[in-house]
Amino acid sequence: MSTTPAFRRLPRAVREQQMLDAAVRVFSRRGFHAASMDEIAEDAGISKPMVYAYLGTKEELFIACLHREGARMLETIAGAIGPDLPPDQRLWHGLQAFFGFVATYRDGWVVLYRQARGEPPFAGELAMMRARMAEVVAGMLKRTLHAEGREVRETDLEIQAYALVGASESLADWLADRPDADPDQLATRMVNIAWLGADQLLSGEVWHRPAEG
Amino acid sequence: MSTTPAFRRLPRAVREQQMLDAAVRVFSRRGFHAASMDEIAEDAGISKPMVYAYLGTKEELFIACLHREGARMLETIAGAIGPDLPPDQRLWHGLQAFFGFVATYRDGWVVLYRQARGEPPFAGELAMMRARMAEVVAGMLKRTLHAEGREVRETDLEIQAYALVGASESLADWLADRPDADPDQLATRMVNIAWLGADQLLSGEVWHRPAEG
Amino acid sequence: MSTTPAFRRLPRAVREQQMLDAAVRVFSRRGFHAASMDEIAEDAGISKPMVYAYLGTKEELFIACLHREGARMLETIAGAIGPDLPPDQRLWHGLQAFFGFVATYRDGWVVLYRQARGEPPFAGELAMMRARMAEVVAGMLKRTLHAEGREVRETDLEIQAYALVGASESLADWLADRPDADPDQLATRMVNIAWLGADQLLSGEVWHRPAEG
Amino acid sequence: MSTTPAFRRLPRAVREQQMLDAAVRVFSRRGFHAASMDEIAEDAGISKPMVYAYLGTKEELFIACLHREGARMLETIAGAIGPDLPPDQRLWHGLQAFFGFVATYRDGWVVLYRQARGEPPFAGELAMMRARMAEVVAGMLKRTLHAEGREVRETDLEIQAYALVGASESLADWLADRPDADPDQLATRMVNIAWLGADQLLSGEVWHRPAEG
DNA sequence: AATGAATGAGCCTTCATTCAT
DNA sequence: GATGAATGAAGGCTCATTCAT
Repeated sequence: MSTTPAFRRLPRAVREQQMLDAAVRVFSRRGFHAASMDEIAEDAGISKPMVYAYLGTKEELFIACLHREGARMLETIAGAIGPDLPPDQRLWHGLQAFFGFVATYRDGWVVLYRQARGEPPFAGELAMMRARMAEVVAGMLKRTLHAEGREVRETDLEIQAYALVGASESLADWLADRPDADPDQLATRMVNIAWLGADQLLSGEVWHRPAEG
Repeated sequence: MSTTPAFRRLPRAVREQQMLDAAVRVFSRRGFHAASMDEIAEDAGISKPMVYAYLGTKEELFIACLHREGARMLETIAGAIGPDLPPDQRLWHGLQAFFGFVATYRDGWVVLYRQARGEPPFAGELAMMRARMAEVVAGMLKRTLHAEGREVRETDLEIQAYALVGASESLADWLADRPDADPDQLATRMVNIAWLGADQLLSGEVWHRPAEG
Repeated sequence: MSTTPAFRRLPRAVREQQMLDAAVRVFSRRGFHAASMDEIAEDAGISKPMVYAYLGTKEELFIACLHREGARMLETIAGAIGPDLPPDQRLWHGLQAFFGFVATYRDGWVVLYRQARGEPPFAGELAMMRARMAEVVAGMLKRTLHAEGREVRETDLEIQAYALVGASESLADWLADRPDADPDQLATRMVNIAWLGADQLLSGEVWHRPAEG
Repeated sequence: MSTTPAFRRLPRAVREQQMLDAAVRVFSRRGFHAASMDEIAEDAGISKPMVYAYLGTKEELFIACLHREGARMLETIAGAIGPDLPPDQRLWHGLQAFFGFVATYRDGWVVLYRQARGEPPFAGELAMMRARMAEVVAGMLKRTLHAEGREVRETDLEIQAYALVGASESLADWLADRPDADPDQLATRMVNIAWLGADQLLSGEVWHRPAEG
């Protein structure tokens, strides 16, 4: 019977994680403004001043959450892809890891995606993260097209990239509200959508808007 | 019957619209919690008790915003599609109207999509709106597939629908931050993505996840 | 029986004075930091938010106190001296008014002199006020000496001025703790001290420090 | 018996002095309330519980500062005067030592004079110190006058004494903000002011207030 | 002897909301 | 119809102080 014998007086590193866990939970549930430091402290089983001592202001605390969850997500994906994976399997493993992250760390995803978006202090940084993601996707598309000798307008590439990112986020969000759904199924569908999008751009067989009037 | 004859003592309906305009502006800029009734009243050029008298509580005011902007969006789309449009043109005109709405009523879109999402009191209703939208899309897909005699798993249909909705939202959001972008270009790309997704489901030529191990 | 019939809902100007009265009282009693906005509001017979609405932050409130009491003091003195008083009577009437102010607005003096001094945010401005006062005094001394054709080191003038200002302040402070003392007696003594100081600088009959060793 | 052999594990007395040094520094800079025990401990290079263990409560710590600096000042002055100094030189040496103390232990002076004054818990004791000082001065004046066979009202004596004390304090405070000023110059001027004041009381050649009206 | 960990209490500030004029 | 005046309630943040190691 020697499981976690100590109750109080835990080392700083442990407490910080507990607090971040609680903060992510509460921010996910309430949103940034509606969350109170009192509730976070209580949820973490610790007094408020400790939260301030270790993680600082409410805003800093929220940023710390964003950083931890963001880093966790990126590491999850990067770890799944690894350095040696052949290019045609990278997308699948990346998406699989992404949806896996969302299923496992649901609150982290909600904080990153639903809550940080509308709050002016954080929305900017989040928008930049998304922009980088879209850039990566656009880069992938571009390389594929170049390899086939086709050119596409830069704007169309960017738009296509944002559409793919948005589709993935939407599915992730769908998953966040359905704990029993299968992340891998989402990844599979998403791979299909992505390949098709690339094929379409590749083949040039596109639909054009009708002439007005 | 002169034009805008008076400045004060406006009829109630006009005043209400002014207030809602101000509220949408402020909510879009600050988010629900960070927006203060003071700022909204000031932005509307009206005293605070008036806001309460006409539109009730802050929460009711926010809901009124959601209703007006949501209705405006739906009407814009419905009006563009109309009753007599041949099926294969409905998607294009619908998307065109959708992105047109976002470009014209940017703040309304931001309130609907970015702000209402994270706030527990409203998130539910918003989620339901999205769900209805996804259902409509899924219905369209299903009809197309049935017409060709193909069956697809219900879940896959739902997922595909959410992906399309998410892609559209992502592009709308992209548009909201780029006032000079062309809504019609987005609509065109989005039509392509949607048709192709349908084709893909139709042809059955799908990618399958590799066997694990 | 028509004395002050209204109890609540007073016009802004009245309430502001009530609040400033209360603030001066409390700041005088407790000092800037130890004074709580709660106590000030209660002492003013009003709720805390009103204080914030009318006078702003605690720091701004304190500054408002300094301004009102400082202005009151200067006006009292300027009013007593007036424009037409012959030069040899200005000192007496000025000092009389000064000590009169201290006796009448004891708390105002305490806030200005005892409390504002140690608090870094305000000490600077107060020091500048004193410096201006010392300059005025130094100017008076200089003119008197010049009229007699005598020269004195600038530093000695400044020092003498600060000594006179300090002496007056000390007497004012003495008076602040003795409600029954006679302000005019202080003014009389102070005039004597000041004239003597001038005479002394004038006559050149000064004491010199002994040679060291 | 090497010089400053160790860094930690210093004997208690030394540690206490370090803490008091830090406390005086911080109290001088911030004032009693604005100073935090954290800052004091950090400035002393020691952990907070040590401060509590050695010097007790914040209030007790402040009192310890007052005591040390007050004692230091008195000893400096008493040591400069010594037991055998002829009466007519006591004033000069006393003032010289006083201004020397202020120049050397500037922070101590600021704590004693600027900070302790407004804080109710300490103001009383400080007022008593000043009162004793004024008594001493008044005693000196009285003896001088008695030796010449003149009588002066007790209150006038007390007032004159407070004026002299205030003048000295004002010059000390002037010195505290001008690190390069010469303390001896201040002492010289102050002696002149004091002698003259005595002479004036002595000679009876005083100015009288004009009849009112 | 020395300190990291921990907290109760309090203060400044703001906000949604209402009342009396 | 319209508004200045007013407040209960709550939330962010800090601080003096102590305990367990």
